Amino acid sequence: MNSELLLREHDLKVTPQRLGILSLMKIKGHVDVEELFLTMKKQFSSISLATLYKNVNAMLEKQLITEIKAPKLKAKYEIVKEPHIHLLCKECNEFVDLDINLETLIDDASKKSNYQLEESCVVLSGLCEKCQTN
Amino acid sequence: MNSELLLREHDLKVTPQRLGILSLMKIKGHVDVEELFLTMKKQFSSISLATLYKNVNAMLEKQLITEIKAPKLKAKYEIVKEPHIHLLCKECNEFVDLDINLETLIDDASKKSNYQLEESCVVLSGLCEKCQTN
DNA sequence: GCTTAAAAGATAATTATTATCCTTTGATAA
DNA sequence: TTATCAAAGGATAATAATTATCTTTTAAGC
Repeated sequence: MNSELLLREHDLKVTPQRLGILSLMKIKGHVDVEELFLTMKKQFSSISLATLYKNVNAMLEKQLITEIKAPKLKAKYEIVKEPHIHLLCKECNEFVDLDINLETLIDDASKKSNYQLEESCVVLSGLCEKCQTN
Repeated sequence: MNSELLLREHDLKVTPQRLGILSLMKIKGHVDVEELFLTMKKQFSSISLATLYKNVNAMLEKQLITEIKAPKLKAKYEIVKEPHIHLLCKECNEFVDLDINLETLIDDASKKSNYQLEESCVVLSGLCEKCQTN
């Protein structure tokens, strides 16, 4: 979806910096704040780290993006989509999405626990195909 | 299992501080470093934060404990056990284990991705039973 | 074009974590 | 059981990550 619309729908003002952040997330999938900062600097030479933190937090609050945390990994951010699995390679740190449907698992967990579940953070880690042979 | 044995089996020296850490994890399930520090201080009044960080890191390396990270939550640590689900209540911050077997999910993910998976960090969050009615 | 609240930028402050250095202690073997 | 020594503990400095504060700039509605 159009980033401008995405922002408006989440009650966030449209600014060039925010458009840049979303555009980067669309291209790279997951980004951490440092990546954001380094990449954004090329386009907005005077951008401040504070701006990035503030925007990430605002977007989190409005549930436009979601945060993924996992052992040995900086917090990463991605645009909200269906619950899915994140795969992390411990060797090369490749970090990718795997679109296995988690509905069944979540429903199951919800029934067994009586929790009303809204959000998932599922990270499986190990070795990617390449790193297994090396 | 006996904490002393647990430490030895993981090539870690047995110290009173380490026994204290494990004992706390056995009682509380998950702990973060701050909790560790505050609780341990009662027993070891001169314990240093550095000791806790160093021990947590040593135990992580030896795979005696595992780290759970999730949005809006400090890193928590627990003694290694079978892959399972963590439930987090966004309202009261209750954080509990749910023993749903994740083998099938992990096998599935492994097949689809060709990753050799070793570790899981699965956190589902929402509202616990109590907080739904309030 | 104005107006205004919100966002951006600069930077200080805070918090979390790691590094360093010296002292103490657990494990081993004489 | 005690002597040895590498490893662990404790104190604290250093670093990294994040948040807070304040001033300037800008997006959005009239």
